[in-house]
Amino acid sequence: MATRKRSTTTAKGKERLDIRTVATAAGVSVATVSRVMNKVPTVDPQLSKRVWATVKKLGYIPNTQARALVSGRSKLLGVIISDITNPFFPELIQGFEDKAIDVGYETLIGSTNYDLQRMEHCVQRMLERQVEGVAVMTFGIEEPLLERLSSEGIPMVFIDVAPRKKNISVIHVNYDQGIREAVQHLAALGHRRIGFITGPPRLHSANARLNAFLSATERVGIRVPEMCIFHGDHTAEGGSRGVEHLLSIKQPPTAIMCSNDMSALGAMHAISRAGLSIPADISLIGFDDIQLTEYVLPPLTTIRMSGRDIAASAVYALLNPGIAPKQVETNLVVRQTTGVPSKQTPGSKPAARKSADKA
Amino acid sequence: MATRKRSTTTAKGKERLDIRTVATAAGVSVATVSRVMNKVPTVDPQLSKRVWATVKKLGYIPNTQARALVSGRSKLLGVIISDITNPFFPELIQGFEDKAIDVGYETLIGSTNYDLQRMEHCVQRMLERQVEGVAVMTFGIEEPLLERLSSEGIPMVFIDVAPRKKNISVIHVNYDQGIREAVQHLAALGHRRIGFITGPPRLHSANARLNAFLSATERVGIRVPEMCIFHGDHTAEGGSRGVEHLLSIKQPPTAIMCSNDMSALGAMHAISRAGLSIPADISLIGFDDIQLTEYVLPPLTTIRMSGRDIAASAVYALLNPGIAPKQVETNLVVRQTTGVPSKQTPGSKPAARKSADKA
DNA sequence: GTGAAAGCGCTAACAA
DNA sequence: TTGTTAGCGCTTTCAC
Repeated sequence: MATRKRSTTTAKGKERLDIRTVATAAGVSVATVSRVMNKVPTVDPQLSKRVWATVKKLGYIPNTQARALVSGRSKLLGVIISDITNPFFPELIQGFEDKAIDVGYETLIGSTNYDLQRMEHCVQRMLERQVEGVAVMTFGIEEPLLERLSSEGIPMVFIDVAPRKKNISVIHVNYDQGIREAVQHLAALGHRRIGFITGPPRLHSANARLNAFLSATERVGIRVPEMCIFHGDHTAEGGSRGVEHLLSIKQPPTAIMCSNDMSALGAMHAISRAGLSIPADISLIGFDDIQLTEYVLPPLTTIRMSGRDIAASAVYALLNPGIAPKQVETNLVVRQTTGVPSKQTPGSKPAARKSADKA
Repeated sequence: MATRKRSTTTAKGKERLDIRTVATAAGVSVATVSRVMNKVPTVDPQLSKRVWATVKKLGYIPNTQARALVSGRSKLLGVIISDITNPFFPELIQGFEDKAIDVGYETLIGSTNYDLQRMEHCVQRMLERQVEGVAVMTFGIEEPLLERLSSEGIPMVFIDVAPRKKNISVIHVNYDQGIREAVQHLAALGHRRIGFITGPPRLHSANARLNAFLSATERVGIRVPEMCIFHGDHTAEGGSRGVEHLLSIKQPPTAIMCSNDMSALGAMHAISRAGLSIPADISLIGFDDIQLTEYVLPPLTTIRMSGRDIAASAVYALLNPGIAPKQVETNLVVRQTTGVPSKQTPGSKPAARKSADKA
C-alpha cells in the first residue's frame, strides 16, 4: 500500500488544501500560484486575479513551515531579556512584537533571569527555529553563550554595549539628555543637595546613568558628596534602603534621583514611612517611565526611556545588519514628585520612623 | 549544472550541518540519528551514545521547520488577548510562555485591541504557522472570526464562556470565592454601606463579578442600593468617575469595591483628590492583583486572580482537548486600603474637591 | 510569462 | 534493531 503517496490518497475525504489544490482549481501550475502568493511582479495580471479569486474562494492559507524550509527564511526574530519581573520589559517586548508583525515577522521571546542554563536553552530554541535575528535586551552581556548565534552569522543587536562582530549592532541610549534635563529641573527649583540611588554596578546602563548624573550636576555647579550616592540594585527594596541612608546623613539631600523607577517606588515608600511627604519635604525623580509611574500617588516625575523606541530600533537593526541603528533619546517627564525644596532639613523632621509597616 | 543537487554542492565550504552530516560522521543512517534525537526507545544504547557524541561534537541542532513540516506538528501555541494596555495580561502571557516552553512549545502572541481587522490578521498568522492550539484570553468573545480555527479542528480554550464545540474548552474562574472573602472582610470591619464600580457590561467577567458582589452582600445581610453601583469600564478614568459619583450621594458608602485594579487605582486618585484618605475615611478593594497594586501607596487590598494559574490551565487544556480544565480560584489579598469605617460620613468632610490636579 | 521538476531537512513507512 | 526511501508543502531554477 503506497502509504503517503499523494496520488493514492484519493479517498473520499476532502483534499488537503495545499498549493497544488489551488493550482488545479485555478487551472495553473503550482509555480504560478507561488508567484502570485509572493507577489512576483512578472505574473500576468489576469492570471493573478484568477488565482487570487481561487485562493479566496477556497480559503487557502500557505504553510509557513514549508515556505521557511525551502526558502531558508523563517520570518522569526528572537528577543532575549533578563529579568522578566522588571516592568520595563513588557513595553519593550510588546513594541518589538508589534514592529515585527508590521514587517511580517513573528517573535520568539526568551527570558534568562540571569541564569546560564536558561540562557543556553533560550539560544538553543532560537537556533532550532532558525531565527533570522536576535535582540539581546538584557542591559548586561552574557557573551559566551551567544557565541553560537554569532558564529552562525545571525544578526544580533544589543543595548549600549556589545561584542564587536560584524553581524552585531548596538543601540545607544542617550542617558545624558534626560538626566541633564532632570538635574536642571531640580536646580531650577532651587535644589542644591541632590542624592542619587544607583543600579547594580555590573549593568552598563546603571553606570552610564550615574555618570550622566555626575556630569550633569557638575555642569550646573552642584557638588555631590560621596555619601549622597547610594549603591542600590534597581529594586524597590534597594530604593527604600537608599532613602534610609540618605536621610540619615548630616545634611540630607532635598531631592533624590533614582537609577530606575522601581528604586524610586521603593524610595517613595521609605519617604512616606519616615513621615515625610513628596514633594513638600523631598523631591524624587525616577528613570524609565514604566506604566506604574502614572498611577502611583503622587504620580512620579521620571525620565522616559521609550521601550517602543528601543524595540523599533532593534527590529530595524536586525533587518538591516549593515546600517547603524539610530540612538534612543531620553527625556524628563514632569509629574508631581518634584517641587521647591523645603526650608527645613528633611532628616531633622521628627517622625515615627516605623509607623505604617502594617496599617 | 545540477543547481541545488546535494551531491554537487561539494565545494570546499564546510558542509551544511544537517542530519545527513551527522549520520555520516557517526557512521549510521539518518533514520537512526532521527530516532536518537527523538528518543525513540528501540535504539541500541551503544549506537545512541555514539550518535549523541557526534551531535555534541558537531553542535548539531535539528531544524524545527523541517521537523514540523514532515511531522505535521508545529509545536506552536497561540494566545490571543484583547487589550494590551491592561496590566493583567503581561503576567498571563508570561505564564503562558513559561508553561508552553516547559512542555516543548513556542508561543505566538496576538493582541486584537478589540479590532476586527487585527483579530483577522491574528487568526491568519496562527493558521499560517499551523499552531496546534489557541488560547483566546479576551474576556469577551469575538466568535465569528475564530470560526476558521474551529473548523480546522484546532483546539481552543476560552475564559468563562465559549462556543460549544468539541474542540473548545472553557476555563471557569471562581469569582465568588474572592469576592465573598472581600465582602466578609469589609463586613467584619464594620462596613454596612459598600459601593461597587463595575466593568464594561459586555464583558462576562465584569458581570460575573458584579453578581458575585451582589450575592455576597446579600449573604451577609448588607443591602446595596441601586445608586451604590456605578457602571465603570475597567479604566482608571472610570474608577475616578465612580468615586465622584459615589461620594456625591446622600449616604456615601464607607467602602468601595472595584471590578478591577485599574478602576481601583483611578478610585484612589479621586479619593485623594477629594481630600479623603484611605483607609481612614474610606476603604477600597480592587480585583486582579496586578503588579502595580503592591507598589501604590497605600498598597492596595485586592482580590487575586492568578494570571499564571489561568495560563497554566490554558496550556494544559490545549494539550489535552478531551479533559475539562480545572477551575481557577480567586482570593482576597489584604494590604493596606481597608480598615474600620470612619465615624463621620465620608462625603460630608469639607474638602477642596479640586486641589491636586496639578501639584 | 508560465510550467516542470528538483529539492529544503526531516520523519515514518517499509524492508531487511 | 537499523537502513532505504518517499514525501511533508513550498520556492526556485531552468527550459520553454
